[in-house]
Amino acid sequence: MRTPGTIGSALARFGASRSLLAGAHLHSHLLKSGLLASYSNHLLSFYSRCRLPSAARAVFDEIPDPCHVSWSSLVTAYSNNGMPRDALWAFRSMRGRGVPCNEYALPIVLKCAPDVRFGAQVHALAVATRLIQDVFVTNALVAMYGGFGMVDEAKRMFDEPGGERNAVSWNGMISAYVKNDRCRDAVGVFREMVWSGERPNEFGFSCVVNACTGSRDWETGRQVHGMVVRTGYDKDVFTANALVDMYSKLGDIEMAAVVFEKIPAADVVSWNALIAGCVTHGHDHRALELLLQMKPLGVVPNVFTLSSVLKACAGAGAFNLGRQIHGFMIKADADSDEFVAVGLVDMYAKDGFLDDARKVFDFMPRRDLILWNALISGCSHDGRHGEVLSLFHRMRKEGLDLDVNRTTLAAVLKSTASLEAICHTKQVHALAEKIGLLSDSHVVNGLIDSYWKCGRLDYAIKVFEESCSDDIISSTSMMTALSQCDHGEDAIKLFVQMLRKGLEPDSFVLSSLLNACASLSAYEQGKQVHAHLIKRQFTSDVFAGNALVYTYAKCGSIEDADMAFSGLPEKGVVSWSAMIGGLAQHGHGKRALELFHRMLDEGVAPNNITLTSVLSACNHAGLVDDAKKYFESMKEAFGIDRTEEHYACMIDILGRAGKLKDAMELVNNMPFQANAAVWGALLGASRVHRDPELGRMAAEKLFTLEPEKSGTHVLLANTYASAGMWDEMAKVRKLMKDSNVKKEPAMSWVEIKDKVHTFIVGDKSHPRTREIYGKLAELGDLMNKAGYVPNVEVDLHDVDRSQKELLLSHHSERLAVAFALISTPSGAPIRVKKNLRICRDCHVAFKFISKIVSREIIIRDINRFHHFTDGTCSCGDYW
DNA sequence: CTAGGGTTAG
Repeated sequence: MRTPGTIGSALARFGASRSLLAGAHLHSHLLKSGLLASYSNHLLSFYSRCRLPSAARAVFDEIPDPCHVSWSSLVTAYSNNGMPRDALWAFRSMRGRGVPCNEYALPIVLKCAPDVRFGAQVHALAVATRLIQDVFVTNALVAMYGGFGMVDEAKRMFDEPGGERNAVSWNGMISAYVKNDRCRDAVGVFREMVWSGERPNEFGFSCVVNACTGSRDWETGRQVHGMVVRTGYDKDVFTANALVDMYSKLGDIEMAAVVFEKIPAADVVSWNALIAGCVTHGHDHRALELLLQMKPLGVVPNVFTLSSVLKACAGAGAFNLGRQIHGFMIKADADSDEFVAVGLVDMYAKDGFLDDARKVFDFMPRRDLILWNALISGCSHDGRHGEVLSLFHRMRKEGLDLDVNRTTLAAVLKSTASLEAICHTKQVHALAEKIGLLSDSHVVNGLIDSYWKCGRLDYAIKVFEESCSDDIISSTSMMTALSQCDHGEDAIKLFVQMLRKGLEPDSFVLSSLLNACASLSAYEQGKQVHAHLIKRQFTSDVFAGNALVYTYAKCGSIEDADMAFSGLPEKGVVSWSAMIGGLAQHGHGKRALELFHRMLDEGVAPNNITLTSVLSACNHAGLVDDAKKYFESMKEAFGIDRTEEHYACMIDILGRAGKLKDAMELVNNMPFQANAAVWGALLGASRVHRDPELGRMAAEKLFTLEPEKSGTHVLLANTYASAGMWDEMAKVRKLMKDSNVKKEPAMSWVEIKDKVHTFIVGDKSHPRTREIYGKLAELGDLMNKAGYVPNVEVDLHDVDRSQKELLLSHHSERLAVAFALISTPSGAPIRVKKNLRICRDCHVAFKFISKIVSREIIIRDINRFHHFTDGTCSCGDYW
């Protein structure tokens, strides 16, 4: 015969080990032997522990007169099994039956408190019944207040004078601080606890490790780790997991793995923490290996594991594995988890399967901010800009309780920039202001980028200035905007300001600065930036390296560009395109094409920009047949669709070569509306090949397409002049006067040392004007002796021949070259830049001058470079 | 027989 004590402890044991069969067997035995009434409370507790609240309720209902222990056990059965509303109902029933409140029921009912109002009522009850003196009750109140974000109220309970404190009180307080993002305070409480002589247990350790992680206090974290090892709590799975999490977040994956290895029974959380660490620190393959190791050890991945692993799949390009995981999740009914959905959307988007990403998104019953962001970013990245805007508007309409954040706005701004949709950019701007994101550097960058691409550099500058951003990222965006909008000088000024503020330039700033130098053709400044790159050891940076190639080419030094190109540690399609484009601009068409074939030999796939450079090389070298070959075969050979730019270039090539009929045929058959570049090319061709009919048509189109441009009138007048149609020419000139169109003043500039010297025609403002004109007169004599005859046809001024000759000889580029001659050592190359096309007469003159002074003269005009050496030009008079 | 504190993902 069993004694009552043994039956009670047997039920407790079965409950603890959740031995349902053994307990149920004992239950029927008690029923048969009529002993049930004596053990109802034991049975209640047993079923509660076996997670069978309904069975517990059935036992309870058979109790004729439940005591406070029966009631408390019932409340516990509901509360511990995820039925807080029933627990509250049971608690209220207990009170309704007049059963006195007790120190067992209060903590558990506090755990079920639906809101802080209810919690405060229980608090008042505890005060009224003096149960507040019970340490269990105060500890529960600390947890309750902490859970509702009232951590200071929790601290008041913790500090209750005369109140008892035990380990749970300390741990609860630390936890309350951690939950409320007050990790530094949590670490403080832990220190106080150690100092007071209370020995931390696994609960305290795990909490404080989390506090260290949250406050990124790795120093204390490592110290706590030491204590954990000394006290043997590194075997506790919760504490060890917190440590793995800490080292994972810190990025010390090796240490995380060391802690992980020593866990006697690593659970799925341990694995998840380590895998997450691998993923966030770029060890995608290691994360995938860990996933494969879990299965043989019998640890089943859960949604946490999968959401991390999906990110690893996307990062490692293991898209097939990712799809398998998706299939597995559908079978396991785990595909409606929001975190997993984010991983799936992100993975499909990175794989370029936006439709699959969209399906996952649409399937979700609820969508949070991060999920919206994942799809919007994916679409934006994939160039589906229209879809981005419609998603954004749908999100704002549907997700009334959703706010947006910097990620949303940055992605949307990327799309408004690509679409040049200024009104959408303004809307985002207003929204950013409303939610206080105008000082966020992501948003500021997006706005700057979007505004300048929408043609409003002024707004971009305003955003930058009002953001008061001192950070290097926003400054880089601003510099890029300035240099792209032909405000290279301001970009350089901004860089100098950054240096003054003590900001250390990174490779991005320097690359942007190089582009500014390129747009200014500032060779000397470009070399200085190169020196910065060397000094800061960014020479192996791919972006900076490509920018160097591009800049040197744009600044007129194809030799430096070639050296920078050779020095690139790895050459991507951008590097090759930059070099090919550079050679093309300098008239080295054959070398450009050779380089293109070397690129193909090395297995680098060209893109549409490469092909533009290739066509441009053919153009500058007059290689019409080669151009035709590339133009016609690019789709089949390289899978590249012909863009508007390719067509414009091809039409230019045909036009220059005098194949005006072929050019017009291409214009009529191309899948685009002819743009200004196309008509400009045709107008130029009509002048060279004396086709005034075509010239008139092209010019008329240009007058409507870009009425602000003055060059059209000039070219048309020149076309009539070249065909000897003087009356028509006079009409155009009259039209120019009447319509108040001003010719853009021709300007040339030259960089001597650190200073840029600018000249206009007949300029007399330079301090060394006398010497400059003296030099020109001296050269004039030598040129005349060598056989130079001024080509006055190019001048359209209504003056006589000798005045025209005088005007020609004082063109801005001549003044710049003369100044360079008198202020640089003999033999040094001369680099001059001009804002318009170089004039035909100056082109002839510089051939003479280069021979007379034995110097290389490099003129960059609006189209290309002209290298004059020993009486010839690199363009072969074909430009 | 009944009560309080801890871990992982986008």
